[in-house]
Amino acid sequence: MAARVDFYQALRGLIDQIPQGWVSTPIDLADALGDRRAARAVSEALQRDELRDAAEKVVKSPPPVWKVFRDFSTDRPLLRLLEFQRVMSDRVVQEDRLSGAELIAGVDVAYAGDKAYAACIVLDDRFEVVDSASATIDVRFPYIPGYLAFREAPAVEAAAKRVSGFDVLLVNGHGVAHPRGCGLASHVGLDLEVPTIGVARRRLWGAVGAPRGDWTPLLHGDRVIGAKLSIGGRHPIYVSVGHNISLETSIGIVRRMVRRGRLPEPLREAHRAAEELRAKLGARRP
DNA sequence: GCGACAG
DNA sequence: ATCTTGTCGC
Repeated sequence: MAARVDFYQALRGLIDQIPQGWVSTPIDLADALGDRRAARAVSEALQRDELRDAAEKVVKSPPPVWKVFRDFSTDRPLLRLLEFQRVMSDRVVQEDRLSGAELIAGVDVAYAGDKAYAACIVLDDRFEVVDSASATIDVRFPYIPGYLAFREAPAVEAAAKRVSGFDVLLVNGHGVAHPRGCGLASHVGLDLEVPTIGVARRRLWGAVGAPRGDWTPLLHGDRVIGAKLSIGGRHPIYVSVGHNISLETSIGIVRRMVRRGRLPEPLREAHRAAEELRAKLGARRP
């Protein structure tokens, strides 16, 4: 069930189809990949050394007289990933299936070129670090809104698998508050079969509703898909169910774990550890 | 033309 | 996310 796409290789395969004397555009290439929203990622990918030569066949706004190639032969990989997320979302459990809430883990990733450095930190109910682990992974997929999991989940999962255990895993990103109901947090929860909570600093999906006491619902129609929380006067954060937990419990755990900053401690610790890892192992530029 | 789009 | 100096404010 591993859905994996080498974005740059797929892009190379499309550009190589452009006939001599013709060009294409980032938007047309993104459409051929399966999702127009990847247009920006396509443009950025053309700056890479491996696609430097192919870049000349791609033009943002071709003069009207130029021949623009659109008849690509493609299996639309991004559309496949999108459909994969829809299938996965049906398996997400938004009810409490926790063994406890004492050990709260947080995982985050730092990047240096195509290298992803992930760190997972486990804190106990006294905020003491009881375990930690890390992983370094090669990444061949750019950031595309809605497809973060296909870039970040491998690193996140590798690090999370290396700690001895936890009751709940906090993930930097959304859970079900996602266009297909399966953001990074849900994706990871399903893959590892562990309770996860999505915590993000910015909104991706859903409308901010009317405040309900100390929290504000994130709505998709009538459905509450997440919560916007402003804890202790801090800038708001967005919390949503990842997997095997309820939104109420998720909100309670996040509130309890927020101490010194905007994000809950496990995520702050993981963020710091990931950057430290990159500085130690990476320290080089792309 | 303007707005929207996790990390 | 990453690239980056100094600067404004609690």
